[in-house]
Amino acid sequence: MSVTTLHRPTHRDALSALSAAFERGELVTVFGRCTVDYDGRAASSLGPGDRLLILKPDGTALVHTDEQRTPVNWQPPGSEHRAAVRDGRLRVRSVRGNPDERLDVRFERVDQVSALPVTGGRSVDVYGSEEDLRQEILDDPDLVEPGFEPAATERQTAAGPVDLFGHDDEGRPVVVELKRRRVGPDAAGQLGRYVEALSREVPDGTEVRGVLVAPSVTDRARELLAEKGLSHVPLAPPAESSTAADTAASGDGGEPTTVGDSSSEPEDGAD
Amino acid sequence: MSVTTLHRPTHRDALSALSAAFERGELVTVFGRCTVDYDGRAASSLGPGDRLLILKPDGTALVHTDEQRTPVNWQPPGSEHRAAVRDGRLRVRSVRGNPDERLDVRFERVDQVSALPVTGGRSVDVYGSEEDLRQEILDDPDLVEPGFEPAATERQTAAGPVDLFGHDDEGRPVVVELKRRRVGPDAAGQLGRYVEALSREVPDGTEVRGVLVAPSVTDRARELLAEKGLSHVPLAPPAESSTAADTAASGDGGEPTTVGDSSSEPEDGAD
DNA sequence: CGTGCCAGGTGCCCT
DNA sequence: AGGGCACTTGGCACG
Repeated sequence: MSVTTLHRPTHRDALSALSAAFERGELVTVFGRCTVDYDGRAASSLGPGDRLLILKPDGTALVHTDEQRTPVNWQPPGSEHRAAVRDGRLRVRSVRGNPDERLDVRFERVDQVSALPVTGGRSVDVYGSEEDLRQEILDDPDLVEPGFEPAATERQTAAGPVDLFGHDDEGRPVVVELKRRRVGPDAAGQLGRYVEALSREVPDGTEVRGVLVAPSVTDRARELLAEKGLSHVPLAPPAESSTAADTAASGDGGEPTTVGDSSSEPEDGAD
Repeated sequence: MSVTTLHRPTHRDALSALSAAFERGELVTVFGRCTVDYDGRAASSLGPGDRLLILKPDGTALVHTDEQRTPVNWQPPGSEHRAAVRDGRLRVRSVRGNPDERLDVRFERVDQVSALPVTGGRSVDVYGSEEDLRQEILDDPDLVEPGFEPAATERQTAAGPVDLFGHDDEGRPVVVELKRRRVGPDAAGQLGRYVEALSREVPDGTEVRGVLVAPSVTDRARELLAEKGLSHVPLAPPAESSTAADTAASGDGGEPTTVGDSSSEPEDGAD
């Protein structure tokens, strides 16, 4: 139950390793010279090169080059991986339906095949989300404005669910749209749609106010807000979630060995 | 100039391998039992588990589990990777500025370290993009409507650049917004902003029309369009780019060995 | 650099 | 399954 690695395997041996690894529900990495062809929502093809193919037991396929966070080609979870030897090449084909999409990776040379038994947690609690921002406001509604009283979250309207709905100190309905980071015109439009939708649900003549809560706003967004009579309250998500345990890591300093960048000063022998 | 792999290395040996690999500008994979902590735009922590860490020479860091296309944690390109041995663990730290973000992966056990010399093309031409849709229309403007005459692409307005601008058969200005796939309310809002912005640049009384070209629209988007007096022309990007070479792969059939899914019928020994 | 916007966006939750 | 939306969105092109 450990890592299995083949060096410069024959295509046939690589194929066997792939099959065995998937039977065991392991993640597989393949490195070698390959071409990549994709056809589905769009289409693309990629000429020969040495790249890293990752095949996950959930059906995900990733082709990574030496750059970028985004894989150069991929297949989403739920796809079906198949492998075969064709025309002297190891062909790994990943297919899914709805929409129909196909990814073909053809190796003319396989340098390494590894089967990795992945375990442990796969989800993380992320702090600083829009949800944290909402909680922050529910804990202290005055952050929106003095006298603001929250009435409902995710309140349904004809234009969709409103992040936070309530009333101001004079009883006027207030639509609050929450954004965890600086926003552009799209957010202003979104808030505007909610306000307009709610205006129609409310007795004629009742003014519905709209408040965009976000750390900051671009100029264009500000203009749009002004145009629509909406306002902006500068407020960012809390640095730490109120519900999260204090996980501040301390005593982890030191001068580690630099391995990825030669631009900095020479390290003075610390490791 | 080939793959370098260490099995169950000591932390110290793993560290050496990392340093050497980065000197050579290679991509590094590390598999082993680790914890992951991230702090930056948001924050997260992940308990012990066996996961795959990918370090790219461009500063990208990816932590992958056995599920999902999206890494469970990551650091974007431009980050600086550092490694050190601390408290009996191999710590890989990836840091960037603007915004300040830090990713720590701490291995209590390293099962495998590989240095992979990645080469070859890293970009693909994707067909079926919005650009292809625009070209399709420029080749045959009647696809928008009979008599439509394109005047400019990316025409600037106070609300941003308009995908395609032109005039209808009666000389009225027309704003065309292109979307490569089915769209929701956001696209309708976007088009509405452009039409409104252009209406102000044009002599009083001149009607500016807005056309959303997309394969289809959601109900909510349709309502919004009707509300704003905008129209929808159902049109999808061409299946193949007109400029792209015909790369249809043929003669690649056969009955490959299934390795990723046990739900299908038993394969009859073809390979 | 920030602003705006497309993307094979991905992923989540709701109806 | 489809719609609506958040996301450490990522990535690019333009001011």
